[in-house]
Amino acid sequence: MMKFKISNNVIRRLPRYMRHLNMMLAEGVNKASSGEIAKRMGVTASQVRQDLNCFGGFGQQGYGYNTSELRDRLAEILAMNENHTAIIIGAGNLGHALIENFHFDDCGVALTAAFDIAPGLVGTTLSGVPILRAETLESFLAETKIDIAVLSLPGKLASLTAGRLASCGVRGIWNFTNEELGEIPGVIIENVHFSDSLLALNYYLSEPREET
Amino acid sequence: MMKFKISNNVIRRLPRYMRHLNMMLAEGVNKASSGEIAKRMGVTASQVRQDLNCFGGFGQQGYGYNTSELRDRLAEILAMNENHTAIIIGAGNLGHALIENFHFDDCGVALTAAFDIAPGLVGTTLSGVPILRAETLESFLAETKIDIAVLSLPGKLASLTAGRLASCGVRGIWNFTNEELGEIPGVIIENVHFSDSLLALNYYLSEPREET
DNA sequence: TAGATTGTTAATCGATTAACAATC
DNA sequence: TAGATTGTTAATCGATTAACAATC
Repeated sequence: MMKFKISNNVIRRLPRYMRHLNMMLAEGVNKASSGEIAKRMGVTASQVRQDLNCFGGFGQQGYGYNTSELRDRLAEILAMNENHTAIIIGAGNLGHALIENFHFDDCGVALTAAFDIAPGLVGTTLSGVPILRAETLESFLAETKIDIAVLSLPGKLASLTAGRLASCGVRGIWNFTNEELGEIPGVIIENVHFSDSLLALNYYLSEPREET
Repeated sequence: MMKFKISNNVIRRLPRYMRHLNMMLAEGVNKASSGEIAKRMGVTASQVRQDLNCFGGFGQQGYGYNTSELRDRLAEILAMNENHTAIIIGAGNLGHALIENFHFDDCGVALTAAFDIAPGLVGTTLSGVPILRAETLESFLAETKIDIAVLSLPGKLASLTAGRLASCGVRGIWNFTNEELGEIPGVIIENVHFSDSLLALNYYLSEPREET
């Protein structure tokens, strides 16, 4: 279907386009020219057009892009209509926060269940999401097709758990631990390393170190 | 002090070098050649040397780098020794999770306080961090030099709060909301957009779309 | 010394920006 | 039609990789 490989840089920009298109829709802006999008995002119009044209000509020469159509196209590209399913491994503070505050459905992902070992948690329900016994993970995955597992458990368990998940057919791991998960064949790993982000901020705060 | 501008790409790789050097130290590996680091990280030795040489010659020809010395140098570059201070704005689920589970001190940052509006929370202490009344934010900042504010509050309050913080001298904002904060002069904004990350994972899961 | 690995320059590769013909 | 803006090619810029002399 696709003519060439899309670079990671482009992919990482797509959700941001989404965000701005949604903002424009909320403002009632029905036309989105590359120039207008670029101005709002602080990038060049050229880049916007190049990025979008990786996926086909969504625009109309002389007019621009239709805001809601472009938004829908991006949603499709980002697989938001593919009904991916997810489970959370580890319903501690962070897992808890993700269940209650993060809108998986806004990304087109259905959060199906969470797993934990704490007896006080297992059997309860958070925002409609059942918390199941960690020991039942394999049997659950045998019955239910799950695309994404969210790792929000202690780092020491991350690698082991990733392996268990992969062998049960989970294809994507959203890793919130600070662990480096090695490559797992057939599994896409997306890391959210808080500390990497904070350290980058830390670095930029210590600038400017330019000569005086 | 610094000869030229370091590219963002390089900066974003530094925390990962850190992580691997710490792993090597934990394994008792005292010598870290660019080749060894590269192999562990799945990058080229050339890139490792180029990255490190942005900051000076830390290595010894014919030997390599001393693991712990290199780690210490990176820590310094990432401003981990500058005693940056941070506060958390919003002690809900996510703020809570950050206070209890994220080790600010591992990044060389001191988490000083959290702010919230919930009467049940204000006045309590979480993992030694006092939760203060949001209304006292300005007076607190007038008395205490704070470098970083963590935004873990409802998105609708993000922009407004960012402005308040900036006008009180906060120089860095670690934004966990899904909001697009515009540029604020003199303030570094580091975004942790969960949904951008999940959507990228979603995209890669829907691949391969190559022609058949 | 010989071997190894850095620091650094040169070559390649890829990503961004600019330009403009196509066309709505 | 005239004006505007895309889609796309070409030019530029920057980042990565390769090569190798310096040197421990």
